[in-house]
Amino acid sequence: MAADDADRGARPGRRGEKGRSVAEHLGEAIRSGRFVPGQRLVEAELTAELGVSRGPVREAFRRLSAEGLIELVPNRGALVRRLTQKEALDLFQIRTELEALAARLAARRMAEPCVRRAFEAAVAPIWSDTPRHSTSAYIEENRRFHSAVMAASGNCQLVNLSEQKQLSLILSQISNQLTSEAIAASICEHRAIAEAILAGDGRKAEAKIRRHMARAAEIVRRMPPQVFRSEGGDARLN
Amino acid sequence: MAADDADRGARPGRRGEKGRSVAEHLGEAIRSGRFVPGQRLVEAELTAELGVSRGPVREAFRRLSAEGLIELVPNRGALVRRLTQKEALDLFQIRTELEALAARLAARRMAEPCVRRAFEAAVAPIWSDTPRHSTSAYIEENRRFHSAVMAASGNCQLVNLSEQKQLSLILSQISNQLTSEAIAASICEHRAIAEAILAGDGRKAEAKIRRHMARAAEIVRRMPPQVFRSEGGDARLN
DNA sequence: CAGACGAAATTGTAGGACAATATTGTCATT
DNA sequence: AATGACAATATTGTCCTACAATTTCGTCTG
Repeated sequence: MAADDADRGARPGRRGEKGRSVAEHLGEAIRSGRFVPGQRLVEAELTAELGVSRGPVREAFRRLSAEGLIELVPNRGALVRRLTQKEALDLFQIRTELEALAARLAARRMAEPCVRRAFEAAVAPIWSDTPRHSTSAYIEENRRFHSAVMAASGNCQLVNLSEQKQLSLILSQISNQLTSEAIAASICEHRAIAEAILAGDGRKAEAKIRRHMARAAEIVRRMPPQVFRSEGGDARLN
Repeated sequence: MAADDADRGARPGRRGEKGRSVAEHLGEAIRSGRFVPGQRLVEAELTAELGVSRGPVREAFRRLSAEGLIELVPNRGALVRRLTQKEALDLFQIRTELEALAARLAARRMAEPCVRRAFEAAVAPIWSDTPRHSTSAYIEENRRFHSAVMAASGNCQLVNLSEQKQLSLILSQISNQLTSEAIAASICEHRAIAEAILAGDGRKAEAKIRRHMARAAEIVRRMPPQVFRSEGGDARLN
């Protein structure tokens, strides 16, 4: 194969990483919206586009399926996942508990200087007063903030789990609908949560993050139904 | 290949299921202890033993890796996962929150007759007075009980998640160490939880299941260190 | 005995092949 | 014209073979 074919999608990298790199490439394509929810991912197209063979593509599918970004249907292949409203709300419910746990644990660990320093550094961007223009920048900031809380909790499994379970998917699906007021409010809440954690007040941090999540869930609940996959319908395109 | 080779491990079944069936076969082998934690799973051996080619075996590896039953190391293949004590306790912490959420939600839904009937049917075995002889029978009963609570919660994502995240692995790793008193106590707790849920008392059900999980975690904490993978060591055999 | 070297084992990937299944388009019947 | 049966096509699931990269293991030399 020609060299420029190989480099187009999957970075050459070290051997043993092609499956991962293809997965990352596709994951970003999905999150960025280049592949719309419900769209079918055809193996042959991807092998041609990325310059890899079917093996790594299928491997990437499995990875993305584990992350919840795509859905694998036997004999029909991979579809970009599209959440129903109930699925999104159910995920929020789960997420709320995990975030509450993380905030509680994180607050308890602020006594340790190195943990504290790492947390302070990770959440530094939220104090910036410059208004967030693009929603995608906010999404990234939001992701980082929640990751920082998880990391500060000291529970490594929690970090794994939250990276795996697609809050990112929810957000990218609804991001178009976010108003700038909602974003500003969310940033305020982030600050309050961070303050409570830094103060070592686990109870307050947990309460604040629960309200933060509840507010976000409320936004999801109010969204027009066409944002979501219809409830009854199966995995078919629509 | 000979026909009896093909049928030995992976059921012939319908097409498009071989990866799944291999994964199930291996998963059961791991849970049952036929493959011990830390053991290396060699593709060539499995293709010979199961009568399938490397493709489905690798697919099965991906699946099991997503479930957390095995670990994939580049260029070294698949190892049966062996948890460190911290990993096990971290998972318990997460699990506790999810179970608490499930119990709370389940209790709230006991008003609906069909949910109630399904839950009653699913947990029926816990009322049996015949003593549980084998620990594996208890493990299965335990798994079913917790699945029933999750199912009754009405949060489908919770069901997915809990089936994916390997409490089963924790248990199979520590099952040898379980005393019959611990099992008896656990069964009692299950009954109390079920009663609280059936009574619609979410708060009580949550409190009881939290204590149940805390007690289980305490057992893990007291276990001798050689049950677990050593903390500092990497993924190598020991 | 330690470290360098080479052979064997094992994995990661490619590419081709084929049957099973799903999808689509065409045609005949009502 | 709508509807159903049927054929053609597209796509996936699986297998096979092959080969390079990497690790692992044994041997050899200093």
